[in-house]
Amino acid sequence: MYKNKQKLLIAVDCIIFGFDSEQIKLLLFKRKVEPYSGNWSLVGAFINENLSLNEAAQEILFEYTGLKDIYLEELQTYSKVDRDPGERVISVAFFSLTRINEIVEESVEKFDAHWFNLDEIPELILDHREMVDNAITKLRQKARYQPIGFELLPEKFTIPQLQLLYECIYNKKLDDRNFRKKIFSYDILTKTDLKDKSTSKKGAFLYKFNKKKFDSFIANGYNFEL
Amino acid sequence: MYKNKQKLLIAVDCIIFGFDSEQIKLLLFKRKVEPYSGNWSLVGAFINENLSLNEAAQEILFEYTGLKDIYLEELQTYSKVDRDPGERVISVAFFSLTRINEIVEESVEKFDAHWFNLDEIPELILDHREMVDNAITKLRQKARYQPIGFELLPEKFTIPQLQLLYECIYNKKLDDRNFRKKIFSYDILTKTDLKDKSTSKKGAFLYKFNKKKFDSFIANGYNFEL
DNA sequence: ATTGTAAACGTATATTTAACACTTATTAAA
DNA sequence: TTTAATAAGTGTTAAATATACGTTTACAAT
Repeated sequence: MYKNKQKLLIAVDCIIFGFDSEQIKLLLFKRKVEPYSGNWSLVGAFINENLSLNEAAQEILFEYTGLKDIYLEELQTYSKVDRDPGERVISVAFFSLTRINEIVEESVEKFDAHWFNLDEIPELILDHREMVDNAITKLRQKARYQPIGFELLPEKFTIPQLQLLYECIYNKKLDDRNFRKKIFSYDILTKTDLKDKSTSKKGAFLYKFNKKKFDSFIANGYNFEL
Repeated sequence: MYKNKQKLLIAVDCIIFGFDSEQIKLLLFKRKVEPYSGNWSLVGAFINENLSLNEAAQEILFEYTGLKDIYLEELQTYSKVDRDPGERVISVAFFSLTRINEIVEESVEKFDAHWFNLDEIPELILDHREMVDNAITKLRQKARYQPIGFELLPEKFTIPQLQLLYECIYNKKLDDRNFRKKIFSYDILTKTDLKDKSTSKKGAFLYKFNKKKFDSFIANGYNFEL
């Protein structure tokens, strides 16, 4: 059909964020193939004829973390002509939010992966550092108007946990009284009668996030600033 | 280098917005090549080895509008396997904001182009309608926290013009007194002593947008809601 | 001089955000 | 079994911001 048109190599790279109840983390992998074998890198793969970019990204994530149906969002394309010294490759970066505790350990270990704090990211191959920086910026921006925080927390979580997560995202302390007021005003949480006593004697009630209310919240045109 | 990897066709498509002092408009082109010759479409082109996607998009825009250094932003990729019945093509959509009056008429006429109101968009080829819808959504969202409005206005503009533009973007009436208060509070406009008398006997003062103040406004972490 | 019209301006009220201090439930140690 | 320690949980007030609304002003056309 489009005969004399040039074809190019196209790849996807995945930025994988997690939250371990203390810090936001980035999952990086020690590369095992040339070029750059032994260096830290995002995970990625070339695209073939059979998959959309999204499907390809989901597949990569499954391969490396054992997780399916991960929150995944396109970040942007990276297409500088000489970004890969080997050969020209256009890469589409995706960023994903995961619950660290759900990640299948064997998958991660098999690939020599490691969770890094955002302020301790090692040197990365190619333009992967730029991708990561852009993803962090986007994560912070996005958090202001979409409640993506939930993708990073376990199914049941406490208010102090949720607050801590947002403190990590915004990188500043929040007032706990105002935080509670605000989050409850959105009316998207369901209280359980369970308590998490891992961090205090009193224990903190566990909440679940109410999918139905949440969806209508989204549908209306939310503004999630905290 | 990456020998046995498959290569694919990759294209860019451009969504071109403008504002004619009354409505936000979308520039569409009557396609002159097969497949779909004679149908309305976005402008686009296949990517070759020599240009980044951004450069390619700028080149396309120059070819079709005569404009250089247009405001241009990546929207997202479209990569469904069967999105183009001819052959598999991955397309990256960009959206651009232009000042209609600066567009070189001959360029536009040569290509059988037409500015459409957003509520009168004709049937488009492939998934171009989806691209356009996504672009409109993004435009509206973006306007809430970045003063992109300026890209759509001539260098000198009046407050009522600016207000009208935002009324078009948000698709609702704004209070003129509050609008003025808000926009002046950002302190990013410079008043000229010229008046535009095209819409009233009294005439409205023309303003320019103050690049320096604007940049620091952006740098700090603005919130441009109007 | 009068009239019509869009531009420009100000104020009062409601809502939202920001700042701040005490009480409660529980466990572990005395 | 009392006491001490600690994070969880709650309410109030002041400041800032957003909303709603009426009047005056400059100019051209009559």
